[in-house]
Amino acid sequence: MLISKLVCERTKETPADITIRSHGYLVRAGYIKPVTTGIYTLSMPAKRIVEKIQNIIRQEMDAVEGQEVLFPVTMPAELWQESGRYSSIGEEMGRFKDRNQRDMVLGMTHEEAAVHLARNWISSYNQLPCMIYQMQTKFRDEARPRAGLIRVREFTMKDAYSFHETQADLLKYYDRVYKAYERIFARIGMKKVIAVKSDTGMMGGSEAHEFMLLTPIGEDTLAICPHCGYKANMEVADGALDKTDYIPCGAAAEVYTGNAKEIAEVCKYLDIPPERTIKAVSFAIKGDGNRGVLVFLRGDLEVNEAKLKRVIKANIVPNDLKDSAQLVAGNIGPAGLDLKNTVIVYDRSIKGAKGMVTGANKADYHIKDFDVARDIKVKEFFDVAKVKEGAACLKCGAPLALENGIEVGNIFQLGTKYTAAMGMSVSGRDGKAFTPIMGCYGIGVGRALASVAEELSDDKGLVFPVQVAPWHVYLAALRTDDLEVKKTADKLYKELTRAGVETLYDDRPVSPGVKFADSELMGIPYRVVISPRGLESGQAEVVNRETGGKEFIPAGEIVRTMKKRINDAVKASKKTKK
RNA sequence: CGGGGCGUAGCGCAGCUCGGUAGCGCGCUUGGUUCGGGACCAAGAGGUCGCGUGUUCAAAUCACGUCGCUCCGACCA
Repeated sequence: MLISKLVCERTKETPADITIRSHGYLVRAGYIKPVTTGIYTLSMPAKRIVEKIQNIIRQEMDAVEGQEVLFPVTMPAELWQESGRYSSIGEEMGRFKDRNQRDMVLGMTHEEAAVHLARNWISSYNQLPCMIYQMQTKFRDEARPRAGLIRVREFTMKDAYSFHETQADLLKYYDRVYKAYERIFARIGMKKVIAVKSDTGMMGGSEAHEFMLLTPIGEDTLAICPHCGYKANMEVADGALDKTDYIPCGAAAEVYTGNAKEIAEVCKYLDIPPERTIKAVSFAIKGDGNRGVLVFLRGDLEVNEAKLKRVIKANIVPNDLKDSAQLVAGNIGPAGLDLKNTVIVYDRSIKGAKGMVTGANKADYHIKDFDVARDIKVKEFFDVAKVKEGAACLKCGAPLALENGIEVGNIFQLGTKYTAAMGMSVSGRDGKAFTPIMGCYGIGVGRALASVAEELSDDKGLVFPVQVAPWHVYLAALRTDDLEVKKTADKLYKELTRAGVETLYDDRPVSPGVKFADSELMGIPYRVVISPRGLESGQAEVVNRETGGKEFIPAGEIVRTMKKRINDAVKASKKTKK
């Protein structure tokens, strides 16, 4: 490719609204161009990277007997009504009517389409297990897209669906995909990807893992045990509560606290640590403004909303408490409550607590010397609190670390949620019909691009490993007005291309600094420089983008040398240890 | 959905408080001199100041509305 013809403008200045480095580089290098909120055009270089990532994914999916298919982007509402998700998913799903006023949806995931395909064509256990996958554009009308390609509304995704006779068979296959995923991310060039246990969210199902690239800019928080290897998304992470020695206390008594409402204020007013308080956090059931949820937990802890949703089996939204006469914001306590429209959830952190301070359910007062076991009746305690950094690992007792990560892939054990709802049944060994068990497996391709860019870029720009780089070589001809240089570089460009070394040829009559800066910004693995100075000794300079290492190679050896380098690098990337 | 910020040339921005000829840098075009780390000189092209309504002799500037973008939060298979 000639850079002079490439539709891809590079800029010196970073757009004002960039928050992460790699996003700035992708924009500055002209790889991506925003069209509207959360929707981007990928220019040729980015498209080439995406294709290479897709090919790596394709090879690994094929290696676990995946069959590549192509589901439609648009589907009739009826298909989604079968699974129940037409109504359970909200505004995130794109919907429209066709010319006959029929309700249609834009696919944001394809469990329904997968079952639609499989339920007619899989009729015997002999055909199981099997997996179908596709790579396709998804549209999800995210409430708040951000960080360039990290969270977008339209994106390319590899999604895969497997069907099994038994749970044991699913587990076996799930483990194979788990390992395939490890190979995929390693082959793409991401080093710090780990798998963590995750929430099953709207997908339903039993167990799930997310593959996370560890980076401070990650949107997810992960609890990681450095000792035994326990790794979980904050949404599901468990940890031991730090031990608290409760001192026997006298009868509960009201205490004046005035304007102190938040835990920090109450603690300051009474001069006690937050561990000695019980706080209330309120929510409303989503879609039902009249029903509330009230959580009581120890004052130093935060509510983990994902855990809470699982306990109450409903979606929640923050609530401003207006409706209830009994509840005084800032002074809510568990004693003496008789709430008709509110579910009360007691966190395990207050089980057995005594000598606590909590709200008195009247303005300006709290209660001290509160004893949970003595003063209220609690049927059951639940774990709905976020794990704190340093909490003891449940498996080994070592302190848990918290880290951030970008979710680059996920795998779910779906069970029969979709196959049952959509009436898929298959003849079993005993001649009786059964409902197959599903697994599903996703990778966001654009997000993978952004992630590898984020992990590997440096202060000069992007750095792409050979196996995913848009081109292998950036051929920079310095002094294109020098006939010898022009002739040599033109010839070299043709030869490199013919030899299968993907070359971006900078044929522009611009100064060397511009070419060097562009080659670095674009992250091309090797820069080959042809210049009058080099040609005096018949040599070309080769610069490694990642290491910055320079070497001089005879012009006649360039094609052979580069071809070997590229082949070796690609070969090495396929050998992934893990 | 709640809270903040911003819409002026392809990109980055100034101008708005206090209404009166629309500017700067980068990029682009032409010519010349340079040229191994984002060169210089000269001459150019390029803008419905997001959109609408209002106030006014006069609106990029003031008022109201609206659309869009963005950040924080909510949400997020």
